[in-house]
Parts: sequence; C-alpha cells; structure tokens
Amino acid sequence: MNNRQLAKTLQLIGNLMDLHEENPFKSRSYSSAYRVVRNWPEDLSNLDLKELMEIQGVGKTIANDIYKLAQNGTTEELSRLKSITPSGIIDLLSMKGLGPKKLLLLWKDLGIETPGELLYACQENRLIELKGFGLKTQKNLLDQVQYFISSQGKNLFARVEELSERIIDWFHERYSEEDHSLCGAVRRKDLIIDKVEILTTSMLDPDKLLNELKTEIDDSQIETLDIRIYNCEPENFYSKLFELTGDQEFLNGLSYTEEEYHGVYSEDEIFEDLQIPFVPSDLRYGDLYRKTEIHDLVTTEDVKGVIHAHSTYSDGVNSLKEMAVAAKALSYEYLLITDHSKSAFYANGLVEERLEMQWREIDTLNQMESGFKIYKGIESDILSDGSLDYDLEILKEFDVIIASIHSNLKMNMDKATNRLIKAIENPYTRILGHPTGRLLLARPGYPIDYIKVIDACIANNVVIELNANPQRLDIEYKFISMVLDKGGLISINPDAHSIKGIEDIKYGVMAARKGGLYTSECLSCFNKEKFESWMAQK
DNA sequence: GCCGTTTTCGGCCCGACTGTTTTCAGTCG
Repeated sequence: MNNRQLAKTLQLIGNLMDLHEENPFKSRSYSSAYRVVRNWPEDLSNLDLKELMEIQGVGKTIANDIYKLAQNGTTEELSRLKSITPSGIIDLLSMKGLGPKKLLLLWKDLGIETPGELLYACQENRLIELKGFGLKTQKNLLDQVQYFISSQGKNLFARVEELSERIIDWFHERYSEEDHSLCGAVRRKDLIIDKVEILTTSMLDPDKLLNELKTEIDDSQIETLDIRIYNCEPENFYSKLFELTGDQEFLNGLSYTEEEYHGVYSEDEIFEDLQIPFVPSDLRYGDLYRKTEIHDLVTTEDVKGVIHAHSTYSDGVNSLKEMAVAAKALSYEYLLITDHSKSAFYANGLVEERLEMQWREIDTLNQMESGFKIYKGIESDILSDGSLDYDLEILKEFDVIIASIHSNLKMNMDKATNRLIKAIENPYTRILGHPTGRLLLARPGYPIDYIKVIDACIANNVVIELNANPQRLDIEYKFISMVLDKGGLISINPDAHSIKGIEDIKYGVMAARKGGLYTSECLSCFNKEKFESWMAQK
C-alpha cells in the first residue's frame, strides 16, 4: 500500500466509526492521521512500529494499523467495522458531499443501503424531506450515484495493465507450446477496460483455467476482474486474434470475414490481403486509421521534455533536484517545473517569497549542469472569474505558465467555457492545463464548449495539455484531430507529483496515439532548442 | 485514539466552503 491508499483506509475507519456513532474523539484521531499520512513525504509501508509512532498524530494503535495494512491490507478494527456495515453503505461513503452524518440519515430514516436505492430515492424526490437536505444536495447525489453506477466494473487501463501482462505471461509459461495473446480492449489500449480478454489455442476449459489462474497469481485485484478466455484451433489463431482485437466499427469498415483468413501466419498477411497498411492494435477502432499517417504518430521515445511537474515546493513528493536528476536519467533534455500557485492553499502553493527561492535554486542547478536544463514554470490557478493569481510583474518572470482550474468545479457550460477563455486570453498563458478537470471513473469534468475553447487556444497561441495522469487523460483524445486540423499544438504532460509520476508520460502517449497526434505537433516532443524558440514566441 | 504532562487521565476541535438555515452543521482536504 502506498501512503495515499493507507491514508484512505484510515479515513474509512474513521468514517465508519462516525457512521456507527462510536466515540467521536476516536474517529477524529483517525481523521487527523489520514491528513498526516496523506502528506507524508516517504513511503510509510517500509517503516517499523517504532518509526511510525514517532510521527505526530500517530500513536500506538494507529501505528499498528498502518503496519498491519501494509502487510495484510486490512486490520482487525477495519474488518470489525466492515462486518457491521452493508457493503453498499461503504460504496455510498465514497460519494463527494456525503459524509457519515448525512449517510446515517439516509440509512436509518429512508432505509437506503445501496447506490441503486439512493438513485431511486433521489428520483422520487424523497431526500428533501430529511433535515439538512435540500434540492441541491439531492441533485448532487443523483448525479454522483448515476456516475457511480455507470462506472461499476470498469477499470483504468493503467490499473489492469500490469496484471494483464502477468496473466498472459502465466499462459506462456504454463502452456509454452501453445499460442496466447491478449485481445479486446486491453490490446487496443482503451482508456477504460471492462474486461480482460485472452485468446488461446490451449483448448482447455476456460473455467478450469480461470481457477488455476486465480490460485496461482497472487493479486487481490484478480478476484474483481472480469476475465474472458477464448479458445481457437491453432490454424485460426491470427484470424481470430484479428477479429477479437478491432472494435465493431473498425471491422465493419473492412469487408472482413474471419473464415476467409483461416490458416494465415500473421496479422500482417491479413492487412496485406485487405490492401491497407498495417494498423497497430491501439488504433484498431473507428476509422481514424484511414486519415492518419501511422508512421508519424507520437511514441514514448519521441517525448523530449518533462513539461508540468511538481516538487516539494508545493505538493510534490520529491525535491526539485531529485526531479531534475530523475528526468535527466530517463534521457529527457529538459524539465519545466510547474508547482502550484499561491491561491492553491490546498497544495501549499507558492507565495512570492518562496517563488524567489525556487528560482534561485533553479539558477544554481542549471549552472552546475551543461546539457540538461530546468525551466521556471508555474501551474497557475484559474480563479473563478478567469484571472490568474499573480500580479503581472510576477507573471512575466516565468518561462512558461500552465493555467488550470482546481477550484469551484461545479459550473455550467457557459460559465466554464468563459472562465477558460478568459484565462487563455491572458497574455502570459502558454499552456491550458487539464481542460475539463475530469477524473476517469470518479468525476465527470465540467462541461465545456470544445470548439470555442480550442479556437481561443489557437487564436492566442496557447498549447493544449494532454494530461498524462492515467486518471485524467484530459484533453479527451477524440478532440485531438480537431486541434490539429485547426493548426494547434498538444503537449503530453505527466503532471508528475513524484519521480515515479514522470513515467505516466507513457499513458499520455497512449491516449495521444489514439487521437492521431503527430510527433511534429506535440510540444513535449520538441527538443531543447526548439522548445526554447517556442518559449521565446510570446 | 492521541497528547502531554500537574505521570495516569482529562481535554482534544484546522479552516474554508457549501447548502441549509436564520445562525449553523456537515463535508473536505
């Protein structure tokens, strides 16, 4: 468990105690431990009990809890609380705006124990009769519960990627004489995965295979994953693989019939016969492949710079120097450090004096280094009225400003679009950060008028970010071709909050390829010289 | 449960924001 997961679990324990009206001071201790653990700079799962107890806010019991959680993923206390709470109630605790007190009312007064029951009660207008509830709260919960129900059973690609690889490796090791491959959404690298599909020529009973798989692969996630195993004769492997990889629209566009290709030795043969250039598996959806020069699409090797990263100056885990050393070691040519701006108090945003400190440190580090370069950026909060949160005197000192919305996310399309456009028109804005604020499977973004926002970016020479965090992947890749057609640039940005976060660039590349992004139109693929001349443009 | 001692138990409780109120309760980070 990482610190974030540990913190979430402690928070859950506290919330469950409140839900059962246990000692409120006890639950408060868990809540405060949640806050401490969440922001702790080093990995707590490696510490021993004595070290854990030295943390302010963590005593004997919670130190024990953390230790147990790191070892077993649960504690006696957590198991006890879970055993007296319906699982649907625990699901409901994850709704934003629904804490223990309100949930208890729903549970005891309305008898609601599952998300489905909450949905029904909202539609029946039954929440507003409860004390402390009103129309707005009811509407908010209705939206959230609908979203929750529609994302059930789905996973981010990044969360199933490693396990999928382990599963297919297991097949190769266990039945090395046979052919096996991932297929379906995982092989297409869709952003959201509802099932992991495997094609095999082993001809063994899928249920039996699944049981063996689940006992031999040690990963709790495997229990909740929908895994499908398909068998085929060896001579049909490639035709079947082809058929099970492309989505319906892709296959329909190709007058393809599986039987026709029985006996082929590779997928290349099929493409050759269909008289179209080979389409990599990640692009076998829709008809984008027809309009795209596949060889020019961005790859992870093409990305030359780490644009958009945080350090311990704001809410990052690693220091500025550690981030720079890591970026260089990964063969990137430059790092644009963009900590949070001063109004981001939630993330320890940089007030003016601390900005000066960071700039001095960047200058020093750059002097010690000849090839690699650190640039001075900021992720400036877009305030409610669309303005940025430093004076012009300060704004003009940055090499690059990424403007992003982090607060007051509840907006209608007009308000959100106008707020973004005002920020885009600010003469110092160079990149628009995560344009909709969405968190995949957790929170839909605020609605924006994509055409207006993209037009404004192009008119003001503002690059649009494709935030590479696997939970964001925002801008949605389906709008990339619109940006390119209008002559705009996209930047694949990791939004890294740690050294590890830099690796998220690969997920950004994955989404960018699906959107048809060319290396030449990708800002983060610019080499250092080209990036510097881009910086000088404004 | 944590802390800090008046060492063995009494007092804890950040601060902004929202939506519900009519002066505040609940949630969140």
